[in-house]
Amino acid sequence: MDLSSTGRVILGVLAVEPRSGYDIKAVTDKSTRFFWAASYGQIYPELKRLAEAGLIEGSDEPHGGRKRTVYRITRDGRKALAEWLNAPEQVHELRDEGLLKLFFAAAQDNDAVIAAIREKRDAHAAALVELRDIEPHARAAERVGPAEVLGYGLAYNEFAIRWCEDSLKTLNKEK
Amino acid sequence: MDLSSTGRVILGVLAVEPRSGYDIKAVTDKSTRFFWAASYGQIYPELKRLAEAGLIEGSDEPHGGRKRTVYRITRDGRKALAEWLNAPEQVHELRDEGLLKLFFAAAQDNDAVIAAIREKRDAHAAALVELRDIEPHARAAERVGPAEVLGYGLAYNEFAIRWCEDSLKTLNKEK
DNA sequence: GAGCAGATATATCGCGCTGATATATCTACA
DNA sequence: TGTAGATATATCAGCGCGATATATCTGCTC
Repeated sequence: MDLSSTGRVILGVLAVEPRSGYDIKAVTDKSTRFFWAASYGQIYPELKRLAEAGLIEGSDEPHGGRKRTVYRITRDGRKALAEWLNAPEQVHELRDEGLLKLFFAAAQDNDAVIAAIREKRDAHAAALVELRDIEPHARAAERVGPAEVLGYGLAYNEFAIRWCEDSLKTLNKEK
Repeated sequence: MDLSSTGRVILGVLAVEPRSGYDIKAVTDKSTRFFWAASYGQIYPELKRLAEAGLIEGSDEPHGGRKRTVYRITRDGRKALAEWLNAPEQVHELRDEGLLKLFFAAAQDNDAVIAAIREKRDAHAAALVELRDIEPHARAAERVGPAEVLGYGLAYNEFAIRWCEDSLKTLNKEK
């Protein structure tokens, strides 16, 4: 069974505890969003696909008069999740508009380069604030994964800010 | 005029010199690919859209008997490019499967966490080798942007490798 | 108890993007 | 002469994203 990227996120979330589609979206928005986002448009169709493949099971658990389908992972689902975790390949994709601007800014003028780096620095600083906001939340989870990943996020943004500031210093000297 | 992400890459490339669609793909595969990829499936339709909007102009320049359309940027195109470069927003998206694995691995067992970090380290090491391969190529371009961006790529992967190794040390101690 | 904001829950749509594949011609070299 | 590989364009299925639509429920205020 080939898992789509959203499928992997869903299985990973459901491996901890059963959830509804809405719930999955809420959880990922507060956690994996920073390195792997999921949207409703993909979550609901994927839940149906995973259920059809037997990797998860849905059960109707209405809350009052509001209908609600809660999904839980099956034994096959855990197997598929473990298979993915043990597979060696890794996608690493960076979509960094700041770098793109920096790359092309030079064709314009030097000021554009400096502006691009300043913007990039500010964007990382904003990300840092966001991550620090969710820090208590991640530390509360006893599992080691989320805390490690948050630590990486903090370190990464701090690195990027430092790089931007060093770059700006160098560019100012050259002037 | 709203530029799509591929549109921006195309305009940025054409701002340096006129190129064919195939050519644009070849250039981006050796440069922006690391932080903003483009594929044929998007390049060719986008070239037509940009030409229709008057931001670029295509001219038939067959090479022997093989037909070929070379595009060059127009004055309006340069304006649109400058507008984007001066706009403050920045998309910053990270799709890091290594982090995703790390995040979920903890639900399995500690060995899976260590395996995930090791894999991540190796992936960054491989990226580093690739970047060092294109280093002479980037330094040759006199423009400052590409060299800066390459420098960032090198520093970023070095940072990530260091982080992975520090993490592994900590996890081993806890054992 | 009326009214309303906001949370819960699911569904859907257009558009863009990816990766792969198809087609064709040209060049270089054995 | 053959063929591998570069040049060049086009196309397609499937997936992903962001936004929006619909509906119900909860909690709060006046």
